[in-house]
Amino acid sequence: MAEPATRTVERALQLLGAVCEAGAVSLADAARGTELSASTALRLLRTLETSGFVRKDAEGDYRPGLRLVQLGAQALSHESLIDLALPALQRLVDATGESAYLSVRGHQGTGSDHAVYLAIVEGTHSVRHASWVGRSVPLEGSSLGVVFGGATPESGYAVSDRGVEADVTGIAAPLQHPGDPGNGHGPVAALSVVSPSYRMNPEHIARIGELVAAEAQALFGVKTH
Amino acid sequence: MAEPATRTVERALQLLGAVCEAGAVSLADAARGTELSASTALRLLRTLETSGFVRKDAEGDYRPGLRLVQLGAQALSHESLIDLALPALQRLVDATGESAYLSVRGHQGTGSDHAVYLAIVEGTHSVRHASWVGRSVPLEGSSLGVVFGGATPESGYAVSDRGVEADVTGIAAPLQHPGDPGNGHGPVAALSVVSPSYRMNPEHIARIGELVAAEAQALFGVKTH
DNA sequence: AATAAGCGTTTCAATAAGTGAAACGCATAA
DNA sequence: TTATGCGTTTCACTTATTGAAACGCTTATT
Repeated sequence: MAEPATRTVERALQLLGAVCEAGAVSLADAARGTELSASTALRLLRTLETSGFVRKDAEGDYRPGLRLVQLGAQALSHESLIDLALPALQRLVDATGESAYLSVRGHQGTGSDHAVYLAIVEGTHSVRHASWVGRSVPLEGSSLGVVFGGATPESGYAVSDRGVEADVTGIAAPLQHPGDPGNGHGPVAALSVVSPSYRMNPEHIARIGELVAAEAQALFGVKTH
Repeated sequence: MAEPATRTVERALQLLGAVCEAGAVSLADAARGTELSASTALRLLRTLETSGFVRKDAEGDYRPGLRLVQLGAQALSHESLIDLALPALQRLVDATGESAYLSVRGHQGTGSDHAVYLAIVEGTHSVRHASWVGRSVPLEGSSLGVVFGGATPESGYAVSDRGVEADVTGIAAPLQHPGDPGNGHGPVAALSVVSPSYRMNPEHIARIGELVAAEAQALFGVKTH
């Protein structure tokens, strides 16, 4: 299985990514960020523009286009997993007051592994972990990393106390079909609760861990699609 | 200004759109839907796949990928317009009980003009107009069509009574910077309230119209970015 | 003022890269 | 058995992409 990829398209998608990450970017910056020559970047961005995937704002900078928003929103709504998971996230928040996340393992293309938040219910404490849908977070050293690595302890949940950031505790549980686990590449999604570490202690962690694991297991008595 | 567009990329984006609209689609269907040869479609879909824009599900069908969801969500969150508009939409719903929408003029690429819903607050009546974020609606004959056409009456709002669908009334007002209007290509966004026609009468329409126009004007005392 | 730096843009020859008809194996339908 | 349709691979043809260079232009720098 070689890499049958068309360079032109890859470059265009790379540009699209660059535009989205920056929010707004000039042609020159986009070209630099993707290591393309200015003329190539211009041509590709124009193609993306005529297709509505990017647009030029008043200052001439490139921004994410409507088509992208539309397709992304469509894709999200097709993902019934989110609908299924939201009530569970809400219950976790109700029970713990901490922010709860649904994430999937993201795009193992270039670079290290990441997870993407697909759904979020924010905690009720005024000091709480906050993030956003679509955010990409590194797996390394996080509880999600353990879960997506297929190394979830028998307890059913993984904990990362101050693993990624110095003051954050994450507790995650895998979402997978009961008979499915050894399918080669770990679970496809996970639930997690993330909170400021100072508020946690072993009992709290154990309690929340069991809640997360229970919700995760309950969720996959149901079919995804 | 000719059409400086790279065919390969255009085709790939077309394919991406086809996959998203279908939700899940086989290679052959995707190829037919875009009028590409099977081999070309396969090659491009693979490129989209390695970039995470589409993925293959268990049955081998192509589905929207995580990267797309991620970028779409990012794009949405960069659009501060949405954050600004949500409170206004909520107020409209509170005052009228009908569903309220923030939309932008979409992608004037191929075909007729459309608008895309960027944000929605659903009405409180049990019989109400319902739609979804990312939905693309035709402008023709709708109140949004009037507004985006730059033909908003002096009243500040446009009404379309049973224009698009036989039982739906839409009331829309343009979002634009005060001094900006004649910029050549009409407003970029609009607020609208949409409701079942049987519940409307001239007084209702006038009252809602004034509310929508007022919210729209209030919104653009503020800068977008 | 004069100069330099950086931007978006266009042009164009070189060739790298995408193309699609055809053929294959494998399913499932007739 | 035969036929249809799928996903896939191969390959010769050449089309379509590429990037250096050059151009106006605006904005810093001297």
